[in-house]
Amino acid sequence: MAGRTAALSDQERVRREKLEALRALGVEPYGGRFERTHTAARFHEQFGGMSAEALEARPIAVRMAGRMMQKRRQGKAGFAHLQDMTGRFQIYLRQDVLGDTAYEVYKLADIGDIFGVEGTVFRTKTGELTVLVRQFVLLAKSLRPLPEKFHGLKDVELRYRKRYLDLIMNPDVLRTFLLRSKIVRALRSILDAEGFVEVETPTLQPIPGGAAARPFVTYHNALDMEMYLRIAIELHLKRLIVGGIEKVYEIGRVYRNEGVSTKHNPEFTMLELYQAYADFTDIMALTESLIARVAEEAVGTTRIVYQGQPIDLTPPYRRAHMVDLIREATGVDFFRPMSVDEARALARAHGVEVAPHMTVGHIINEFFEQKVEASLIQPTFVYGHPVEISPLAKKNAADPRFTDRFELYIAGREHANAFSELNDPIDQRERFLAQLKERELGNEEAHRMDEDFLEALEVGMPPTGGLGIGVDRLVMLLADQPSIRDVLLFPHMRHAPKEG
RNA sequence: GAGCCAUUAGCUCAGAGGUAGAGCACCUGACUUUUAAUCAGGGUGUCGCAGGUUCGAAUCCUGCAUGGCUCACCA
Repeated sequence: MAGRTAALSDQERVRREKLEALRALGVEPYGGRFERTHTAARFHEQFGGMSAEALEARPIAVRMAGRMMQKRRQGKAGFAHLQDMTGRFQIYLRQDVLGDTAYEVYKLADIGDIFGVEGTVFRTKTGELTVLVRQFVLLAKSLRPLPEKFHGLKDVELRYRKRYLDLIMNPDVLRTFLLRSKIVRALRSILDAEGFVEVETPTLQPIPGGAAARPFVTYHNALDMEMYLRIAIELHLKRLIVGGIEKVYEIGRVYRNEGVSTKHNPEFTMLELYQAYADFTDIMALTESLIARVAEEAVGTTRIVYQGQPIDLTPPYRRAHMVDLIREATGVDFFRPMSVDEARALARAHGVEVAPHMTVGHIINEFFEQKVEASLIQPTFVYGHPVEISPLAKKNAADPRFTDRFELYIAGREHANAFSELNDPIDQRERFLAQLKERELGNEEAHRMDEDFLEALEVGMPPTGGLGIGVDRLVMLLADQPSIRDVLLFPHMRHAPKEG
């Protein structure tokens, strides 16, 4: 890190000199616990309605703490603003009230230092609620200058790499992460209230499964085996359904070894839940209710605006078959039985790109992704995914080319994926075998054979509805953030910065 | 992985072949109700890195690094 090897900047040198000056005054620059009576928010709530006269007539003592963000000294007195997690408050310091030593500490104070104060509440001439400080305690000396007070920290790279500076300087950023916390809390409390059991399952797995994605590979020394970071939670939760935990969920990190973008981070947070004796229509109802209730709880409304676009999250959501949507958009009717060659010809004619391993079902999905997906702004349940791209979903009873599966699209992005879980172990084995063929044809993301999971299914899994929700995307939507990096405290960056 | 753009003081940014700039921050001094405090003075720098062109490069060229955006893959 810079400070250690590189020469100190001028400002860093000055701050270290002040550190010594403080010690010479007998002041310890790194203090201990400091009991507070008020946060900034509570301070403004409680005293905001009181007049200068009322405050003067009956002085109220407070103890508060925070990081110094502004300092305005004028000779033998001065002001400063301290910032805590809830906001800022002003303090007023006078040499004749504080005494010479404490006032000297104020004179040596830098933007970024953390102080505890004790004093009484008053209003200044300009009306600002302020603490007249009687006791001024240095709790932590800051040895590096903070970003500029007016423009703040704008450099996107620095904001992500040094998120603590971003949080100090940009109140909106803190708000976004507090909202994220609220959203996750709301998801938990709603599911808990619905009788779902929260569990934790392995993230290190011998066979990665439950999704189509390339895994991260790692190595277990003692067991002398390769292991994978999980790409989904699915297969373990279904084992728990087999085990009799009839309503089960997990909110956890999954890892996919793929590109980084404004919409993708190599590790992201999924909510997966499974409900025995339900099917995908039950899950649809649960999904829209869950999203609406989370929106109500986190942002207070289901009528939100995302990146300038009004979006109404009030249930019920539109339901549309994938094939109908493709027909609306392109005129192509995939309900009509057709050969792979026919489907490929249609793809060529409509400029839809296809890969060598693709069969009719894959091509239908490509049509959907390339021609329909981006236009689904209002919440839409797209159901009836082709069986080839849904190796873990039950086939539709009336038309086995498709599955009882849906994805929820909002703002042109997939927000949820759900289906009636395939509980026929014979069919599941055939699906895995078909996936293995795809793998041989070059689809690296095809599902692997998982004998242990098949064994669980053979014991018998009740009919089950399952759901996965991308929590980061839900936060992006509700927090109106355009990039996944703005809802991850420490998003992945290409490389660590060089030494020095 | 590809294309486009960016990288100059602690931070936010100007400068487009000829002595390295501004605001904030910082340093010195003044100031006991200020609030982007004010006033007087002070520039603190490996112009991302490495080569090249040139009498001379922050500026032009090449490569590299990092980041952003778009695309590809995915959720």
